Amino acid sequence: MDILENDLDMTNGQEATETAAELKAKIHQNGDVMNHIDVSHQNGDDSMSNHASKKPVKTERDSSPSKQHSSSSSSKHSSSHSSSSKSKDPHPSSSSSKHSSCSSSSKHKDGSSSSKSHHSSSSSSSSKHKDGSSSSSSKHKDGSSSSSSSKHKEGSSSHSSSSKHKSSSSEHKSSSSSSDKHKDRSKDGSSSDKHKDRHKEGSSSSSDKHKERSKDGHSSSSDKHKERSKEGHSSSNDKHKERSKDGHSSSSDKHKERSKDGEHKSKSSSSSHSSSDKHKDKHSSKPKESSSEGKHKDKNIEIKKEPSSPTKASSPSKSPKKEIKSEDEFSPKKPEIKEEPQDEPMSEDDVPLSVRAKEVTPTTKRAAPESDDDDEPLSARVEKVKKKIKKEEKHEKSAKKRKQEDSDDEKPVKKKKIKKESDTSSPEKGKKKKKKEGEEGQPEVWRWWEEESREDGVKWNFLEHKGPIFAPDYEPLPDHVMTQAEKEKITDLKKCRFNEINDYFKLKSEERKNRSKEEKKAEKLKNDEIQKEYGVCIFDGHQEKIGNFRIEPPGLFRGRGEHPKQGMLKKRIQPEDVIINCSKNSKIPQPPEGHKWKEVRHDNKVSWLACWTENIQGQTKYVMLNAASRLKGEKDWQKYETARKLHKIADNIRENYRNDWKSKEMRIRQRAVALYFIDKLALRAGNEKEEGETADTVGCCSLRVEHIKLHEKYDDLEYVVEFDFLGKDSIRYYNRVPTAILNKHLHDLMPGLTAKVFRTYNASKTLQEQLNLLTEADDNVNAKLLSYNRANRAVAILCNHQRAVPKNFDKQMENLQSKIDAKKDAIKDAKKQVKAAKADYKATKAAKAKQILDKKKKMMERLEEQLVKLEVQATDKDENKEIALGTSKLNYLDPRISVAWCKKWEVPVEKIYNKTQRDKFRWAIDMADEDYQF
DNA sequence: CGGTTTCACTCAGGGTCTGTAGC
DNA sequence: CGCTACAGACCCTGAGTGAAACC
Repeated sequence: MDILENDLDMTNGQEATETAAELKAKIHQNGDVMNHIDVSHQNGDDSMSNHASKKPVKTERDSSPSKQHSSSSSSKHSSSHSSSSKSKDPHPSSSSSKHSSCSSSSKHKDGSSSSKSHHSSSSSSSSKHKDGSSSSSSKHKDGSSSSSSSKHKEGSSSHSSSSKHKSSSSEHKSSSSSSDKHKDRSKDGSSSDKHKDRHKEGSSSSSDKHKERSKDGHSSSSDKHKERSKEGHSSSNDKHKERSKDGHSSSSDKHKERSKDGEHKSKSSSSSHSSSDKHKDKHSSKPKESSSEGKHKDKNIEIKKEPSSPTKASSPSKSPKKEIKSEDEFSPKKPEIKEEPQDEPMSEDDVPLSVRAKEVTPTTKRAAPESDDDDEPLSARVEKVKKKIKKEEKHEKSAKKRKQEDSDDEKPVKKKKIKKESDTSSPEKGKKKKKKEGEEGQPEVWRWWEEESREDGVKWNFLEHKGPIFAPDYEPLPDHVMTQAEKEKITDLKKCRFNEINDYFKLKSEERKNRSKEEKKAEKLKNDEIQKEYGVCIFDGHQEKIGNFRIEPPGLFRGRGEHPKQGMLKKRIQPEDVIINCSKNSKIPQPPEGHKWKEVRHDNKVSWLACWTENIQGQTKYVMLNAASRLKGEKDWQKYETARKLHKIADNIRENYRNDWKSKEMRIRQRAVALYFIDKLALRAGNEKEEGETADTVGCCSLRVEHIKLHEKYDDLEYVVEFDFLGKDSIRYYNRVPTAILNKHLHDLMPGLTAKVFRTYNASKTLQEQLNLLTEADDNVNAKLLSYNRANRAVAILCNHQRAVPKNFDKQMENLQSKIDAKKDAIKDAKKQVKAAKADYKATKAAKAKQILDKKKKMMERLEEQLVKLEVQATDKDENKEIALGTSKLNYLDPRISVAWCKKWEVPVEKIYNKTQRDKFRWAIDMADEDYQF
């Protein structure tokens, strides 16, 4: 239903306004450039990245580079760079656009352009022009998206969205965008194509070749792409397009897209560029930073901060503190890093897994015990069994392990590694173990990181759970809202008006909101019961939370971006569709009455508890454990260890890929460029996707020509490569390098190394560097936290984690500003009082007067402190307008860096991680001391 | 053996819920 | 003390990655 509602709205929403025309106009101005291609590479690569720096980050870096492009890319270009670096940004934005769609576009563009706002238009736009043709504008996607997007928000919709963007003012933008979207929609079908088209156009020709790009040779697919691409391009447009994509995805729009683009852009725009710039810049910058830099340096990159900085500037006011600084070079980074003693542990990995192996088997048995009482809730049973099991386990394990190890073969299982490492790092731990317990009254903490790992591939020895919960039954609409008779008359949904349904659900939502306290409490109790019963499982003798124990309810599939399957009905999942996975000797979950499971299996080589296949894309959905579980924690730990290992060979890899840019074999050159992008711009690998089945997004290895523009000159910068693609992130150029090959190459360089490790590595490294640069010993906790957030922000920009501008962002900022103004007035007033008191004291020299004077002074100081705090808050909020810190914090930043920082500077960990995060990173909180360096 | 498909996860960000500060 | 607005926590599920399985 909800969905329906949304959809409906969307439609309505569609109104898009803006027009392509506007966009075009803008574009023109810019004029594209792009073409240029060739060229020079000379420059450094880094440049690309840099720009980015949208915000704060300072980037720098640089490098040289050059060549590569050429090679790779098609030739064409050559150089480039990216200003893009940011490209990322841009893209994202695009995406974001979705929602808002409209606005977005403009925004996007801006954004995209990025960076610099100004330009924004320009160049890109120009490119886009093509689009013009493309008209794309229509953007298809967008359109759709827009709509969708609209939906969501809609209501206000459009505006709202726009508003968001708004700021930017982009009003036009917004409008435009929206309009575009709409249009697109219309097109719709094509929409996606549209995007593409646009691209193409722009670049088109050349692009075509590229196209081939793709994987293979390119060619083939390319066409498709091409088409899409063609059109568009105009840069700005493109961006839009991208967004558009998003757009289409209406939903997506909402989510991501919006966030990204739209908002950003919008904001930026509105806020001005600055903000936008920031984003962009940031992005860009980061990448660079990370990337190569070190070496590179070559380039120069002007990039650096670039324009973006301004943005920051804005913020600055308040905050003052530091901006994100970048150091340039990566590599250089320094020695500090090197230290990492810890790393070593990893090495151990190599060590014989054997050790690890052991444990495995034994467990199973334990399970048995549990089985006992079925009726009791799992949690209860767990308690009983746990203790017992634990004891047994330990003994058994250790014993077994030893034995096994010896025998084992050893594969170098990662896990093992991890553990070992850990051990290394903290040998003593063992002892403490139990003591601690959970912070908040939780049962006890299972200090799994102090235990030995299991055998290779074995995920658990005993697993018992109650199975998933199914979606509540469908509640038909009441007769007065849509009647059966009406249903029979329907021949074309497009001719229907769903206002009544929409109103009905709004009403229902309102009713729900207005429930009495008692009702809410009762419902909460009920949910707690369910959580207790179905939300946990017994995992090797310990109670672990399940991440998603509710089967996804039926509804209309939205997808993100311009998803071709948008609007399809996601069917209700029945027990007959669900496969249960648990221990043979556990209490097998019972299917709802009258039903049976599709299958019950006992595979301890996988971590899922249940799975089913969804009907939209035929994908398997899994029920898995919560992020705080051992299973997830071990994997997380391992991930960061792999990233730290990369640090040890990063310089080598960078040197190698730079050398490879000169290879006679195109394949090698392409691979080198792809790697460079992954390293410097933190692009995702970009695996192949089935066309027509999903939204048209790309990553490093699936970039198409249309996604890149080369500028000999771009806003005072020479040889700029402008990446403009949809995709979650953005950027990049070439596509010919199949991921598999790239990963194989990486694997040869370091076991466990894949394209995504670079993202983790550069993200964590950036955090470490930024924290080292920004943190000042004399700062108070609030100031230190601002520094932390800025460091985190630098990473988010690098990874292109954008979000839609919060709905009430402007209002909230206004409120904050009025508080600041009020505080300033109060200070003014206080100053007067101090002055008067001073005069009084001077005249009377009375003790009382002195007392009053001191009191007034104190009051003034307090007010000034409060003012600073408010200003810092405003700065932080503003800088974070379109940036999502959560994703990087949760997935890319080695928690030990943050924990060590907290310990070193005496900042409570609670200020950095909430309870859920502390649970997830308990292993890191326990093992990292203040000296830990990534 | 190489390309393709499938499986199993990790990553993501919007939406909703919840607690709480401020009025 | 009750109400409202806000911010943060948590939920949900789509999207992307990469290794293993399959052909």
